[in-house]
Amino acid sequence: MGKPPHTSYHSDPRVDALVDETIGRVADKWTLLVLEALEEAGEQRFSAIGRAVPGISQKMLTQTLRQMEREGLVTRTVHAEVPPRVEYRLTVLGHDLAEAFCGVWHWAERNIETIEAARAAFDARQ
Amino acid sequence: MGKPPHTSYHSDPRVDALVDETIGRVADKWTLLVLEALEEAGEQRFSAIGRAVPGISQKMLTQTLRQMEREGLVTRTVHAEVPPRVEYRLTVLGHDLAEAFCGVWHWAERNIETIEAARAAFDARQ
DNA sequence: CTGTATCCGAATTGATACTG
DNA sequence: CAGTATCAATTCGGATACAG
Repeated sequence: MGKPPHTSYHSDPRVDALVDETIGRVADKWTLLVLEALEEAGEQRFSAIGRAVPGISQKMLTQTLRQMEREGLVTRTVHAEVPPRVEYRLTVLGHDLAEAFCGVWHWAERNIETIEAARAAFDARQ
Repeated sequence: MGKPPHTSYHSDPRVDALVDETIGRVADKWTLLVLEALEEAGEQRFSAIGRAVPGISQKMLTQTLRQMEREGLVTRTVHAEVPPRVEYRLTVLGHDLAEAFCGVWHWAERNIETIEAARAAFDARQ
């Protein structure tokens, strides 16, 4: 395992492992949703992102944003005001990732009914 | 939240929720790796997939394949032989998803060094 | 070979309370 | 406002044993 066949111009297993690891860190639910929120609305502050991602807890939002910052997907800007204002913005890297994920979104949107039907059929069979 | 701006031809929040939920189920680590293994090598039996995804336990492989079958991503064919042979194959839906994820793989491959650098810089700063 | 069932520790997550 | 700290609950995942 390691890469789609049409993807690989190299075949260093260590690079494959890194790629898999990176995807593992980046492809979790909350990261995807935050990425989407930022892609959609541009630079935004902490609470606005929280509102844009219903269901996320404050803890998960903080944790996800820190992780994204660490991966280089977002920048974090603290404005020295009272009350504090912290703004998050996608980096070019983050924006590129959002675009890459677009394909997955399209897939989900296009196939939502097929998937629901498959699920219903499977459940009926069991 | 709900969709990238360039994606949405509708804006039914219930559809958005469904899409997000679907992505949540489909974007987990093992599903991605199994998807990749099947995309790369075509129809394969249980144990071959296990070998193609190093690190996965039998339990997780079974569980992941069941879930993928439920979502309509793979078909499961049992051959009435002794010993039993069970083959898994991507559906069109599954294949399309694999293609959609290709973009993410490309992104990770292209940017692996940028990401590593970002991480190192972040860690040095803390 | 391809599973299912069970146990158990580890890791995630949510809720709540508190702080600069 | 934008977090941090903590605890409880759930979930995840590996190991093992067993079955068709």
